[in-house]
Amino acid sequence: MPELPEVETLVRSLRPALVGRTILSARVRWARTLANDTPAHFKKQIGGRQVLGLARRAKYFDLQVTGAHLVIHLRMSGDLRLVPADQVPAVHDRLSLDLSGDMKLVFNDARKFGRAWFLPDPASLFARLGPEPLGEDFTPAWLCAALGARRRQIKPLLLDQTFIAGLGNIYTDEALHMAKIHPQTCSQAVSAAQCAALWQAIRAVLQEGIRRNGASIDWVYRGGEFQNYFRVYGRAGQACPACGAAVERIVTGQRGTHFCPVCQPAPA
DNA sequence: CACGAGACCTGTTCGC
DNA sequence: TGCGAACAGGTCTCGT
Repeated sequence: MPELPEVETLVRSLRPALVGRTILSARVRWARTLANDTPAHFKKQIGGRQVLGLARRAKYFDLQVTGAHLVIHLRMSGDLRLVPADQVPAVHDRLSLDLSGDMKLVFNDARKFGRAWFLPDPASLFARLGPEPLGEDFTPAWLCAALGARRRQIKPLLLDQTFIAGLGNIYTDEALHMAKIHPQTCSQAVSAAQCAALWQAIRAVLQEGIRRNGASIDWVYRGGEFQNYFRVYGRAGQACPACGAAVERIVTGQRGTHFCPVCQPAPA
């Protein structure tokens, strides 16, 4: 469940419950979850530190502790849960932090793609990321200029985190539909009017996702309900909510891509 | 620079 | 019913 709105939703729910607690100890059940450290060294380093804050950058969680940061990326199947200290570990728990107040923060991740970095400063990890789509740096003018400077299919470009940071497969398909742009359109061929519409659409779908507490699909359910409002994502063969035509599914940049062939006509 | 293939992983769903 | 293929919210690296 990890695109910007889902991470943002989790950050908002976890932050007030985590800030102020002390990390008593850590447990590592899948060593490769630690991207830049060994379990032994990590456990030694994180113990005793206090949680000062929890923020989001793109799809990353930035847990600020005294003197360091624990940065976590959920990738495809990761989840963060705050549970009672005595709760029995779940099948796919990879990492857990015992906290003061008889709670523990658990990183659960069926596919083992998720990663955690223990760093003095996360700036280097975030250095290559593009602008936050809900931030001030992301403007219609910037988007138009940036699209014109590249010659890539628009969908893979929007998924490129060094271009814009935070969009994933769901919100990209939804935004392109809302902006009426075919996913395989060359970025340089996107008109000024389409640029403006795309900027608007990206902000709108992300804000709607956050308002609905993210999307919950497959077996990883966590309370969000944006999945009930998808216009095209995962709706191949069903009616486009705008025109009624059947939504199509193609593969672009090795990702399943959903679009309406009438609202989003293929470029000439 | 742009793009495709392959890796990394496990679980669910689809098609015969 | 069973079984293999296809597919899944992400990102990295390599070859062309």
